[in-house]
Formats: sequence, C-alpha cells, structure tokens
Amino acid sequence: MRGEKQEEKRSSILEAAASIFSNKGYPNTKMQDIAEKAGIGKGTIYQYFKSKKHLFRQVIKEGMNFYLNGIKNEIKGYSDLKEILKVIVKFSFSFMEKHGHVLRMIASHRSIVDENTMKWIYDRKTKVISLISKIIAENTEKTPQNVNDINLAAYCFFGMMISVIQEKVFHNREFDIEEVSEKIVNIFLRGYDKI
Amino acid sequence: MRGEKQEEKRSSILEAAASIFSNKGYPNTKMQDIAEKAGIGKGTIYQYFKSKKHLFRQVIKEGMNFYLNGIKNEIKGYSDLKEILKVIVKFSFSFMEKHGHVLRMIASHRSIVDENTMKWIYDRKTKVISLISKIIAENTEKTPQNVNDINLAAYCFFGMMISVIQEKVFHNREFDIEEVSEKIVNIFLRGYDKI
Amino acid sequence: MRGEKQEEKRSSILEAAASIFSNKGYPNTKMQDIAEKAGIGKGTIYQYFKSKKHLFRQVIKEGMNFYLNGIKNEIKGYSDLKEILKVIVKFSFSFMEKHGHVLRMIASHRSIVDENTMKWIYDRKTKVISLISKIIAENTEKTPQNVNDINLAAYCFFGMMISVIQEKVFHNREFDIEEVSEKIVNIFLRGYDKI
Amino acid sequence: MRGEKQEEKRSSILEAAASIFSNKGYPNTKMQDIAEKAGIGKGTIYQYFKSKKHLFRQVIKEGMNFYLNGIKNEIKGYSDLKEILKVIVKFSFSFMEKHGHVLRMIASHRSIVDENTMKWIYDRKTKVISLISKIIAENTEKTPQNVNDINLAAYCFFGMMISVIQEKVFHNREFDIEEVSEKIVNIFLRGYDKI
DNA sequence: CATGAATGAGTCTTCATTCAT
DNA sequence: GATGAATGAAGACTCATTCAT
Repeated sequence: MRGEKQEEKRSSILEAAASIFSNKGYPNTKMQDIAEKAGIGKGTIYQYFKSKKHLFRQVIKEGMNFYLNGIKNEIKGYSDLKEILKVIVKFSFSFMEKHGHVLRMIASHRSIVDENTMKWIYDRKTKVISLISKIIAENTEKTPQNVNDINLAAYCFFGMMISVIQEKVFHNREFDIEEVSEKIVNIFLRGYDKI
Repeated sequence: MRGEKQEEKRSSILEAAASIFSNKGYPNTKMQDIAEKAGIGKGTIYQYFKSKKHLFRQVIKEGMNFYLNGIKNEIKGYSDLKEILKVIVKFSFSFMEKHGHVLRMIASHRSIVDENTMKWIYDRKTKVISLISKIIAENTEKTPQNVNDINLAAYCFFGMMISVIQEKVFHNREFDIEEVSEKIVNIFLRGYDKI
Repeated sequence: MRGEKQEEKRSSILEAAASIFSNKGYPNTKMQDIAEKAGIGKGTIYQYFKSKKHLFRQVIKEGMNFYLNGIKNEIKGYSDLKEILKVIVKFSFSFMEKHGHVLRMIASHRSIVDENTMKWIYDRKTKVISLISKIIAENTEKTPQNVNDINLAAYCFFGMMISVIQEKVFHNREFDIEEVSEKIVNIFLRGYDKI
Repeated sequence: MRGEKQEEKRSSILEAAASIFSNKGYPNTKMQDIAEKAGIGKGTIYQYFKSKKHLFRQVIKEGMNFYLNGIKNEIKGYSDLKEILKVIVKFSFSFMEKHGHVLRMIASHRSIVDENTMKWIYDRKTKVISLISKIIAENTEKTPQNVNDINLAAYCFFGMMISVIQEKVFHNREFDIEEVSEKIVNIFLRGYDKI
C-alpha cells in the first residue's frame, strides 16, 4: 500500500517547499534546501514530484485549495457582506504570514518560472477572483449588476487587500488585525470619502 | 565628449533590459539577450553597468523616476481629487503596458533577486505610496486625519489599481480606459455599495 | 560509509590537479582539464573542493605535508649532518620530478593567485625552512649560534638546492643524483673554495 | 623621425609594466593598469608592443640586460672573488627591490605565461648563470676545473642569493646588507661549517 | 599618432536531475 | 523505496585586442 507513510512524506516535502519558496522565491530556492528542511534526501523529492517546476505548481495548487477552502469555511454562517469580507481579510492575513509566496504569486501571476506556468497560475487566480465575485454578488442587496462590474470590484478588493497585507506582514510589526480589516472593508464598501 | 552618444547607448541598454526583464522576469533574462536586443556586444553592457543586478536596479530606479515624474506631471492643473486619481490610473495603465515589470516589482517588492535588492525596491515603493498619500491628503476636504489612515488608503488605492491594470494589460484586450478608471476611482472614493 | 571510495576520488582529483598545476601553472590550468585528467565530470570537483583557489591550496598543503613528512622519514637513522643533507637533496629531487609546482611555489611564494594565498604559501615555506634550521642546529658540532644565522644558512641551503634541482629536472637529462647531491652539500658545508 | 619622444613613451610603458608585473605577477596584471600607471591610453601600448606577451618579454629582456650590465659594471676594479661576489649580492638586493618579478621569473623560469615564453626565459637565465660561471672561473686560484662543476657552483650561488634576498625583501624589514652579503658569500666560499 | 569604446572568446561556478547502490 | 554522488548544460563576467574617430 502506498498509504499513510507515503502521504506523510509527500506532505512534509510540500510543506518544506512552500516555506522556502515563500521566503526566497522560486529561483533562489534549491532542491537541496527543500530536502534538508523536509529531513529527507534530495533524490527522494523526485519520487514524489517530477521536477522543481511541478513541485512548485503543486505548492501553488494545494496552497490555493487550502486558501479557497479556508475562505469558504470561514465565511459559513455569516450573511452580511461586510462581515464576510472582513473574515476574508483576516483569514488572508494569517494565510500570508505562513504562505506568503503563494498569495503573492497568485496576485502577480508573473513568469518567475516560465510562460506556461505563468498562464497556469493565472488560471488559479481566476478561481480566487471568481469566488470573491460570487460572494459579492450573492450578498449584495443591489439590483443585479453587470458581471464585469462585479468582477472589477472583486479585482479591486483582492488587490487592495493584498497590498495592505503585504505591507503589514513585510514589516512584521504589531498591528490590530481587527481594526485594519474593518478599515479596508469600509473603504471598499463605503469609499474613502465616507470613512 | 563622452556626452551624447554614450548616453544614447546607455539608454538603449536600459530600454532593452527593461523590456526583457518585464517579459521574462529577472532570473530568466540573460545578459546575452539584452545585448542582442540592444544591438551590441555582451561585454559592452558591463562598460555601463557593473553587473546584472546593478542593471536591474537601474531599470527599476529609472522606471520609478519616470513613473513618479509622469504622475506629477500629469496631475498638474487638476484640483479635484477624483480627477487626479483618474489621471493617475490612466497614466499607470499606459506605463504598465510599456514597463510592466517595474510596476509589478514595486507592487510586490519581493526577493526575486536577493534580500538587499528586495529592501532597496521596498524603499522605492515607499516613494510611490508617499506621493499618493500626499495627493490624497492635500486634495481632500475631510478634516485632517490620522497619517496612518491616509497611508492605509494609499496602499488600498495603489493595490486595487495595480490589480485591475495587471488584469487588463495581461489580457491584452480592448477596453475603455476612461470607463475603467472612472469605476476604480469611484469604488475607492465612494465605495462599491454606492456605485 | 563515506569512507574509502570518496577518499580515493578526492585523491585522484588532487593528483590530477597537482600534475596540471605543476606543468601549466595556476592561471593556465582549467578546471575542465583537471576533471578530464581525473576522469570525472567538471562539477564533481566542486563536491570536494570549494573553488579553484581552494583546490590549489590543498594541492600545496598536501604536497607540503608529503614533502615535510617525506624528509622527516628519510633522515631517520642518520646522525651525520652531511649525510642528512644529502638525503634531503636526493628526496627533493624525486619530489620535484613529481610535484614540481609545489616546491617551486613554496620557493618563490609569489602572488600567482592573490595576495592572501601568497601569504598563506609563505607560511608553508616557513615550515620547510624551520625544519631545515632545526636539522642544522641539532646536527652541528659548532658552538651554539645565533638563531638568525642558522636561519640564513637554511635559506641558503634550500635556495641552492632548489636552484640546482630545478635546472636538472627542467633539462630532464640523465645525471648522477648521488654525485650532484654530494657536491651541493659539500659546497654548503665546506665552501666552494675547498672542494 | 621616430626620435626622442617616441623612445621616452616606450620607456615609460616598459617601466610601468615592470613595476606592475613585479608586484602582481603576469596573469594578474591588466593592460589597463599598465596604461594608467604610464599615464597613457590603453590602445597606445599596442603601438609599441605587439601584445601583452611581447611586452612582458621585453620587460624581462631589458630588465635582464640592466641586471647583467649592472653586475658587469659594479664588479669592475675588483679582483678578489669574495669581493666580487659580495658586490653581486648587494647589487642584486637593490635590483630585487625595484624589479622583483624579473629576478624571480628568471630564477624560477616557469610557465606562468606559456611553454614558449618559459623556454625563452630559461635562455635568459642561462646568460646570468654563464656570467657568474665566468666570474668564478676567472677569479679563482684553484686549478682549472670541470666546466660542469663551475656551472653547478654558479647555480648554487645564484639560488642561495635569490632565496635570501627574496626573504629579506618580502619582509621589507631593516637589515644590514653589508653583513648579510658577507655571510652569504662566506657560506658559498668557505662553507657553513667554517663560519 | 593616440585613444578608449566595443567586442566576444574563454572560464569558473551553480544546481536540477539522474542513477547506481 | 531512499539516497546523495556525479554530472554537464547554462550563464555571468573578465580582459586582451581591435579600430573608428
């Protein structure tokens, strides 16, 4: 059986990879480093992942799934758009602290690897935006709107959120997540002029 | 005179580098490619720039200056915050089309090169945010606010703008800049709920 | 075990390197050449030695140790200074034939690599001179002398020996080692006038 | 006329080259450095010397001539071998201080450049040894000897002299040239045992 | 003649990937 | 399955030499 132990090792590689890709970026990450962090031999990685690129994609993919599922899970039970968005911001904060690179990669979806991977990442990003769009659409009292406008709004929300989170996380400073989330969502929903 | 022709060649290298860094990212860019694009020999680059890293920094630096000066220049004559922000969005659109990497690097300020360069880029970013903060502060009728709040707003505005621009430019699709700018600024100033 | 085979490969690299450095000198020696001579891939060298410079230093270092130990070993059982010096000359002859560069580098201790390595080599040289000084001091019937004088004598002996050996080895001609050694030692001990 | 000014420039290049080759060794010497030290443009060197290698050879050649002529000149008027050898040592000391590389290159005559140059340098060395041999032969009261023995003695004398000089010059320490010269010559003529 | 900007051949070094143990 | 020693393709960078001005 390729059961439990196998799966565990796969996970430990993925985790180590996520952490190092996050901190150093794709090109500065060496397979050696990942192997060391995972406490295994370099060659072993290749028994679970075809190549560095594939490993990277898996990191993004599973990170994404974790992110998407996390959001879906967190917002259960809330029905107020404002509350929901705040929850998303807060969850994204803690996610960024652990898997910074994943979120940043998705946000900028740019060819740090190669053309194909860039497009592939872009597809993942679309999923995030779609989820946010869907959430906005479903929890708004406004009359049905142009799909493009909702999408635009989703991009705006995601962009501003990432921008602020990145800044805070980068600085590694103490700050009140609750307060900042409130402010971000307020700007998004009510506008800077009104707050 | 070491004047004109020298300066021209320096510029052509910078331009070629900006273009290739933009499209392929730092690690995928070969000095050879830049030389070819600039129509010169590999070694010549090293007469003008100490290393690949230095060249990259210059690209960011001069791109940044061009961006900042461009904004300052474009907003002259406007006094309405909304108009000013729209101008910024529109200018950023056209800038991204030409120097995508610069803006993206600044937005994500991440170690695609090395720790030091990351911090260095972060410093450049601060300049952009400062400018936006200043613009917001000076053109708002609201009673004087907490500096941190203005800064937060600047990060939000910059983030949402980049997020949307990136999407549009990436798709390379036709769209109405005027309309999109209007919408972005409206969300920022009046909130999604109100538009 | 990382034992035997590893050590063997390390040795084969060292040997190949010594041979090529000896014949072509440091700057004319290519890592590629060393790899080929050792019958391995270029990259393998870097598993055992950090850089060309480090490899070079190891060649000198291990060559030196071999030389010093060789001398110490050969002179065992002799108590007559003249006999001892002759043994040293003879051993140095055979050593130069195999590891010419090592001895020459030590003799001239000059910056063929860089300032630091030069000083490092100079330190190695001091060891050789010290050994010769010690041998002279211990096996002389003369009344205790000024340390500086003994040192000067050691430099003289080492210099004349290298000078002659180099000439002979360079010519690759047949000659009577026994006879030449005898003559060198005679000049050193009794003076040219007396022989 | 290619007269005076030309000759002056040629000299200044040669002088600059000698100084830098001496201090840094052939491979670490850049044409640029030589040009700068000579206060001229890089390209100008090539109007006087075909290549770096040729320049190097000229440096050795003219250095050698200067050395040989210097010796011949200094020993005029002396007839005692001991006095003559002392004069040679003293002159060599001051020569080494200014043109270290030349003397060292001649002493070790080794392929820091290439096989051909090595042989070429070896030929120069032969001239020095011949001169010393001739001096020894002419100023000795001993009955005519085997040419090879005189040659061997010359190699010994040259080797020990260089060995000591190098050490002293390398240390850049104060020392009594007169005294050291006396000791070296004494060892050579009367033997270490007798002094 | 003098110059120094331009050039590209030539090298060291890294690191993803393979494969024998 | 797991390992890590071996590999070599790939790329940044140097510097002697050329040649247009």
